[in-house]
Amino acid sequence: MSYDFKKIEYKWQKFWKKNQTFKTSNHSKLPKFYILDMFPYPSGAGLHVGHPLGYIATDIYARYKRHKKFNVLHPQGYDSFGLPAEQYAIQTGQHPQITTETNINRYREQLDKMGFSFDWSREIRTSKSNYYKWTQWIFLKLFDSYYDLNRGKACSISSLINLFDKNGTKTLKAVSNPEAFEFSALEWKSFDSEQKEEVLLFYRLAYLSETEVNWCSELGTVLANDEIINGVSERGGYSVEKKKMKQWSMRICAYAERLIQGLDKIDWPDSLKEMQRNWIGKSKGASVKFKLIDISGEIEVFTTRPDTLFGVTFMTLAPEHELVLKITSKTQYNSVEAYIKSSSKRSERDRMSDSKSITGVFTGAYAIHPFSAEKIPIWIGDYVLAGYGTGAVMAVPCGDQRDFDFAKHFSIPIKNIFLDIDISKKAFTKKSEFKLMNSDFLDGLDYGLSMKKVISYIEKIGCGRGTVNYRLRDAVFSRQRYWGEPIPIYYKKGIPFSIGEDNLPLRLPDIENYLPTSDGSPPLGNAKNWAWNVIEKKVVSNKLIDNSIIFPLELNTMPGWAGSSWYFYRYMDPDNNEDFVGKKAVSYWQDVDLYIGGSEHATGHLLYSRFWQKFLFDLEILPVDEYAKKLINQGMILGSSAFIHRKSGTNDYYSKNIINKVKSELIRIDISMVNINDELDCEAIKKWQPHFKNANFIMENDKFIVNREVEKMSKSKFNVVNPDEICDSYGADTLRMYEMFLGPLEQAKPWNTSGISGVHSFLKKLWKLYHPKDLFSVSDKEPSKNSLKSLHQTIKNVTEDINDFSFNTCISSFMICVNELSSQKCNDRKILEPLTILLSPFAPHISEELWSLLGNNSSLVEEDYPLFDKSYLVESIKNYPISFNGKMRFTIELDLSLNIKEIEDYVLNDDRTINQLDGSVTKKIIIIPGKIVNIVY
RNA sequence: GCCUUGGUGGCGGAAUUGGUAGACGCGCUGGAUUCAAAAUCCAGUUCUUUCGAGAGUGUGGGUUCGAUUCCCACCCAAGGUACCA
Repeated sequence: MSYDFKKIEYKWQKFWKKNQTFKTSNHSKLPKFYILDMFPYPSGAGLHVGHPLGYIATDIYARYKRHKKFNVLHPQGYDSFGLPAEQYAIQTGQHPQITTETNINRYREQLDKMGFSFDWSREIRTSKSNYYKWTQWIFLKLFDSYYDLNRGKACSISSLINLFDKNGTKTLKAVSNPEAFEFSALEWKSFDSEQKEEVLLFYRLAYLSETEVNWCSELGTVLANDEIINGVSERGGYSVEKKKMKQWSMRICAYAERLIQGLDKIDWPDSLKEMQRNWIGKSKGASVKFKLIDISGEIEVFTTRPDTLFGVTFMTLAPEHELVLKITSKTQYNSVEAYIKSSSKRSERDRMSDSKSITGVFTGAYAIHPFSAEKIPIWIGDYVLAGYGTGAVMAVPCGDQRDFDFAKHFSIPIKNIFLDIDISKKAFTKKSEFKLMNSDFLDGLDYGLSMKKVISYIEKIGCGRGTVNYRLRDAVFSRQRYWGEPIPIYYKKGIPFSIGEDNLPLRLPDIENYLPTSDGSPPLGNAKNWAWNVIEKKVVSNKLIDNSIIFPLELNTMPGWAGSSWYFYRYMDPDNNEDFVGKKAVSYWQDVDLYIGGSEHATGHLLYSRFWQKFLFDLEILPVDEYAKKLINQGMILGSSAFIHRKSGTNDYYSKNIINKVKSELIRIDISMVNINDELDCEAIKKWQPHFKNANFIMENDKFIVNREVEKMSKSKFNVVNPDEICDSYGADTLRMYEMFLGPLEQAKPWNTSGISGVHSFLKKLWKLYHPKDLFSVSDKEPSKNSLKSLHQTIKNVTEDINDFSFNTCISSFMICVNELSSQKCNDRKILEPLTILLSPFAPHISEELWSLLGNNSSLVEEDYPLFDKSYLVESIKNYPISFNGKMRFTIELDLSLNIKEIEDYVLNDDRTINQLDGSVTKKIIIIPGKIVNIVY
């Protein structure tokens, strides 16, 4: 009998399905353990080899935890709203619903082949109305809430209205838009209902406001920075401009401080926490107002270095700053206008990454220094970003490198305020090791003292105050797309109103054209039935709008991150139609114990979901304010993309090594047309895309060699590798073990299959242990000491490594163990039984098969996990062969019964290091010739 | 540019967290088996070498009896950079 993985895997997958082995109950005497994967977006390219990496890791851990007697929740679903399905629909007319469903079926087929222990009865899809009903419900909760700073949490809008009725804004401390103004209770009552709604919109956690977007008029749509390449749209190459649009936003900034604080109580990777902290970007400083000369008004700046205020020699505004055109002098008007136009064409990312070219224009206007009353010229420059702080900076060239470079470039004076520090070559940017000079009342002070003194002075003369600023911006929530959750809002006289929680879900209407409408409205503008009848509380035809009972509905949809910000709670109770998650279910499962997913979500999904969690916690809908106790970032499996050189302006393509002097650009091509030696199949590519049909390929040595680049695996990069082939030719167990063997879970690694045969032959060797002479046969004799040592060493290593998620080293341990047992010709039941259990989380199919061959009727899944016995591992110092190799030191294992004195006595005459092994604590004595240097416990 | 991570043989990676660098696997070389091949098994495999030894963990410094590990500077690659998911 040889190892027939196809038969075995089919058999056990069927068995698990039939017996619903992995169906999880919401009631159990066992302790709960919730293991979550980041659910996939079902792309048309199918599941690629990167997806299973995380799923295999969670599956190993889930199976391990079941052996350890936990009630394990291990669900899976699909993040099924998104842009690619919509773009496919635009190209082909195919409804995204259909392509999404096809893709999901394909994903499911691929996932099923790998033997995952998911509880599929809990599957969710974000694009199903019984799911997005609750996404919309959360949106309405956000719409109906504001952030009360007195209470430090979100509260309902009705309590805000009560407050306004009683006191106006007098006692109110709440997070609001900058336009919010103060009023008394009397004034509030005098407002008409529209004015009241406008005021409330300044406070709602989901609110409408003017936001700057990348607008492409040819495509009639807003583009992500990602979709803009060299200032033009990726699709079509049309020009893109910045434009202000009314958009929904989420007031995530209200939670900035709590999002930072919350990081301290969760076990997430430090690097990821650091990324989130930096993204939120808390900085303490002061906001300072500079009055303008000759014009009424003032410019407010935020600075982290108010101590350097006396070093200000100019100010710089972002080109988008609202005051720019108002303050610009006549003589400068044309050049300022031209500068604004040119910078509106540069993407924000361009502007940030380009620190070398210094550009800017003088506005002709001046401000007054609030302390010295000096005349401060006002410039604009695109190194200042409109979205950060106030969009204006006070420039201190002696203390900030970018200000310094700007001043040098435009010959603006630089004033030194640092005593005995040379600033002729570069700015002095440290916050220590200096004393101030030329700074009036701050002269002679250091950073700490001057900061305190200057902030209290600023507040005393009323030109500003000490503030905390966050880099985090409120999250724009509107998308001009079709394939997303409709926003459950209708408009009466331009004011947004909730359609009411009871009327959810607001179903996505069918449309025929997925492009924006001819007048530039989002695709939902194409829907014939898309208006709201407030009496009947239902969607009706938008032809009927009569402004008394029938009103237009919101045309924007929600972004991709909406549905993924709360999905982990839905798994607890997926079919509940009364509640987003039932009280009983949530009080049993509470939160996620282990969450595995990529770090590319660090400042997206993983931040937004924490924000929603805290909001739902504030409303007492959820019991905890952090949803995942532990998170591991699985490293991405990178793809190896292929590129070919095209001679500029022609349809001629050159092989990699003969391009050198020709001006060319690199064109991305599909890796399926390239073989393992980087040779291109020129016939295949001619059929691949129409513009290659008449292409000329200039070869080298009769071959066409492509360029390779390692990058993220993605359909749009044509570098996706599917796991199917490997499953077919080696089996799921081999694939599972190979993906784990590839390297540490957390590390990014390029995909290659060269090592897979080693893992496969490990499984064959394992099979052979149970099948000496090709027939199943195990011995019931007492195992040898050596076999026991191999087994217990393996139990120890594997258990420790599973708990550290070092699955790659687990597999090395298995390989060593099986090699040792084979060479000892060991097939003792007492060795093989525990080994089978040990291996089962990694290679579940073969383990189940061997388990049943060993004569067990019950499924292996429930079996107790073996414990190791250290008495098989530890050897007495007396028996240990001492072979001093002439070098400085070596290691020996010690019997626990020896005390430190005995060890010292024993080793004092030798040069060596001693490890004392007692299972968990290592005592180490480090010795150099003749004396003990260090004893570590 | 900024934030985060990583860089060890021909390749993927290991190193008990400061103590014999290269575990384990791939590849390669030689051998056994075979008419032959596949499969399997055994041995070898960091580089240089005048066979004594010497060099060696991206580069250059530093701390230490001792550095892949800690510190400083730099180079390279990947992820993110706010509308891809």
